[in-house]
Amino acid sequence: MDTKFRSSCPISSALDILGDKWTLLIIRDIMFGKKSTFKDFSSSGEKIASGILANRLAKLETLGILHKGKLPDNKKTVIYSLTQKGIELLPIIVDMILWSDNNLGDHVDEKMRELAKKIRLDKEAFVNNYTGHLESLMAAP
Amino acid sequence: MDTKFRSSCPISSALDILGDKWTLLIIRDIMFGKKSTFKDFSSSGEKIASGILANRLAKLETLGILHKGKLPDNKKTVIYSLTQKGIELLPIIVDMILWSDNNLGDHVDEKMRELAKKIRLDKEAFVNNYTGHLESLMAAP
DNA sequence: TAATTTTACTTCTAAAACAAAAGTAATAAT
DNA sequence: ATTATTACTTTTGTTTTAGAAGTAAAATTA
Repeated sequence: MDTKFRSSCPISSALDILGDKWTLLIIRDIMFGKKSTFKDFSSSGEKIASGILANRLAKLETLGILHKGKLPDNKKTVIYSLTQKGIELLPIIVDMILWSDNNLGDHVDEKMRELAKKIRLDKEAFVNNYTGHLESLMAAP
Repeated sequence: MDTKFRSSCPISSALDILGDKWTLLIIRDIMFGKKSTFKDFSSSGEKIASGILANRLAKLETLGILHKGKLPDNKKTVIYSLTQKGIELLPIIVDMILWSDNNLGDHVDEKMRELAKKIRLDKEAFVNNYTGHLESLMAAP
């Protein structure tokens, strides 16, 4: 279950963790979709298979990108939230939104194109503000 | 061979193209490694298999991210270069470098950590300058 | 309180993707 | 003319993924 690094290149190492079709979608769902449970992630538009979802959640927790918690009054529902390490993935995701908006334009959802437009006004400010927002949602230590 | 999109989400769509362990390494090699031929990419540290390399190069060309060209005096060697669409992947790669430097620190190559430090001084300026550099290397239309 | 539903998974099997090695055809160098 | 190089393709075995079905504990409903 642990991640092996192919080299000491930071890009290669990031891809050893993030380089598949699902990992960053889970992060997206937490960041932008207000999702936090297994069921939430299962019901996303791209239809991730439950086995893959379980595998990715476990990996992300092991890596310290997600935190696995519970609510005080519920013993069943598992709440996944972003750690600082996870929140710091925001710039990568933002840049993917911008790249797709620029280069796959006509096929991208209109609401998301609006977001891209807003981000472009001041990317640094958006990332800083939204990072603050995500930090305010972090699980208490 | 053509890429199918799972949804109209820009993040999901970016991952439909970039979401594997190899695609962005080819882009990295062109951007930062002065590589341009099949042999160049084959000899990268992460040891990509030739079949996968051929598959990814074809996909990236089909998508208009890479341009496949030749040198005037050589009929054999194929030169791959970035298109504008490819150059625009730079911010994503830069953010991966920064994320890995911050979060996988001790395991990342020291030279690359120096680069990360430099980028952090002024990320926007670095991206703008380096984009200009990459554009100056583009294949003539 | 008993029955039903929900949640977070696990297991199973078939299909697809990947890795490693070997092979090929055209071109270039010797 | 021979050998080496380049850019692949092909083959075979392994790993990963997709989709469906199943399970145990907890929560809700009747």
